[in-house]
Amino acid sequence: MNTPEQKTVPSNFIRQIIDRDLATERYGGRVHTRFPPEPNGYLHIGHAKSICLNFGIARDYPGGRCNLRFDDTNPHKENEEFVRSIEADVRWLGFQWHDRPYFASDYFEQLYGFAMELVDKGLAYVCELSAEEIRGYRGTLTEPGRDSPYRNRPIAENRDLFQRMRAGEFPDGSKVLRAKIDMASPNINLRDPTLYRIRHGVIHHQTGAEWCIYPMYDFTHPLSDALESITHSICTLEFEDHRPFYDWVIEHCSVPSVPRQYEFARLNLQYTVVSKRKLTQLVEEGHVVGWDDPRMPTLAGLRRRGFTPAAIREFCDRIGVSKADNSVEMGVLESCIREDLDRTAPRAMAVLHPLKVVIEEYPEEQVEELAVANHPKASDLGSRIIPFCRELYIDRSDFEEIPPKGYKRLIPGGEVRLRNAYVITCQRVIKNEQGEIIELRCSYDPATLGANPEGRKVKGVIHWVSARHAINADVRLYDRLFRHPNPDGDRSVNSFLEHLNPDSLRVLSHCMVEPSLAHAQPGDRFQFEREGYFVVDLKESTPQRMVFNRSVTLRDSWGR
RNA sequence: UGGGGACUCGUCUAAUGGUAGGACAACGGACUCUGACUCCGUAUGUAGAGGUUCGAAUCCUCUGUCCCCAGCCA
Repeated sequence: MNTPEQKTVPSNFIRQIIDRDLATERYGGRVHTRFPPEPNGYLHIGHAKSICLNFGIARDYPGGRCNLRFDDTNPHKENEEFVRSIEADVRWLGFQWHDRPYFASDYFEQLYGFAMELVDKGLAYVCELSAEEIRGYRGTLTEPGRDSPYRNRPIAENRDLFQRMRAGEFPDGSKVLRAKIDMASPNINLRDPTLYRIRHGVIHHQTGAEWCIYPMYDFTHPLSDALESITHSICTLEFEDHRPFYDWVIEHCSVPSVPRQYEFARLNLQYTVVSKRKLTQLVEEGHVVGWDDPRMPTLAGLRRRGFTPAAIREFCDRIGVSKADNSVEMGVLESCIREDLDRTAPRAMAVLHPLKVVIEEYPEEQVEELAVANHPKASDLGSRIIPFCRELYIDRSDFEEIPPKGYKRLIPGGEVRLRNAYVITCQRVIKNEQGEIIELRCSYDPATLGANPEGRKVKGVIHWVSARHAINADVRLYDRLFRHPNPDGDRSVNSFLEHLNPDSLRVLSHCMVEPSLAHAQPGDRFQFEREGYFVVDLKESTPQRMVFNRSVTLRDSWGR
């Protein structure tokens, strides 16, 4: 087994900023990040990039910390199931958060206090414009907005109204609290952004029915960061425009620390979508069978697909972190899981499209028990017994009556090595009335078990199972979920759903796997030799009916 | 046509005024009882035009292209 030498995590522009801050003692040597998911869906591979960045920094810097903080300010879309799945996925990925899970909702009382502070400073006001009116007053990208008629209310009146908003005196949508900044700002986020809205009758998963007003993200986030003494608040590029408001909040509220926001480019992965909204749509409309469908780029889906946490971490290291829009090829992810599983997965033989082979002169009653290594390089993975007898199955694609040029497998009258067993020669092809090949009659060379035949080279090696001993199992072959490299970026089409790949799942139910697999447990990973890496399905495999999911094919330089 | 960002091999990403490097992909070869793994080798890039400099991916000017922003979502 090749020992993985100490890998250094590649640096990036954010780590360089931290290095500088450390050198200048900006935060007294502290490095404290946070990962702030909204619990309104499952984590996906894009979140993994953020997790590896934030938790990775905490892991690599002396005294570094990273909080897991749920950004739970919109109870309408959030729930406890999502909270639990997010915690489980972060742990599964191999990271530990500092202290305990945090919730923005823990700070609702303090947030209310900060809002009142802004009111008292004349920097926030209660606005009674409707949502549509606010939009109208906001202006456009190229025209300045106009002041709300409620903008210059006396402070005492704002105080009173905001208190009564909290007390539940006003219906949803009737009033909001807004920051008083600049309706003519070229940055739309500074045109008196909303701080609080009224939401009656929703049960918040953490705070229950305690509140009927909820703070907005832009107000909540900088304050939560400050309250947790976060030093580097790392988010994605679309929040770059919000940073002036982030800094405004920090400047005008009496916060205990001064965090800074930095932005990096979110991950785009080809042939899939990495947007919670679209993933939610795939689940809710039934285009996949749940958040953990093995075709989904969610961590739960990748886990069921057989991906390892190490492979996903390696992927995040390889793609790096920058501010440039990117579109990462699937090949990078595939390479990571192949590299990990090649090293760690025991080998087994499984025939996906069985074709019967009878070794004619092999004794009818004889069964040989062949001892076979579980891994060609990692001897610590041990060995197993494989039964060999007169009737076998090989894969249909490993026999061709009219072989293409360069074909190395079995052909009429030709020889091939049965992996870990004998060299056989195809003597006869048996067909049914439709002319389909249903069986091969072969001879074998008894001198070729563990030895090469004399005087000739057998180039082809194919896998097989004993027809008498093999287990019938389901195998699920997964392919890319979309046929277009950038399904949600194609404007020539009405919906990204039009690019869905109808062949993203193929279920094979006649597969024959070697008997040693009978005791494999859900989540166990194998390389089915010459086919790919497979995992026993976590949810639907039973001892009576085993289900294997293909994680990824083997690299194939021949192209079947 | 407001504001904020970004442009380096096919893709991702380094180089922070001093030899444009790595990874994935591709291609060629070696090895092989997995057409895998491994090993060796090859090709491919600084968006464009000017300028500063002994020297520019890097600094300056202009141009172009792409992304984001007008939620009481995050």
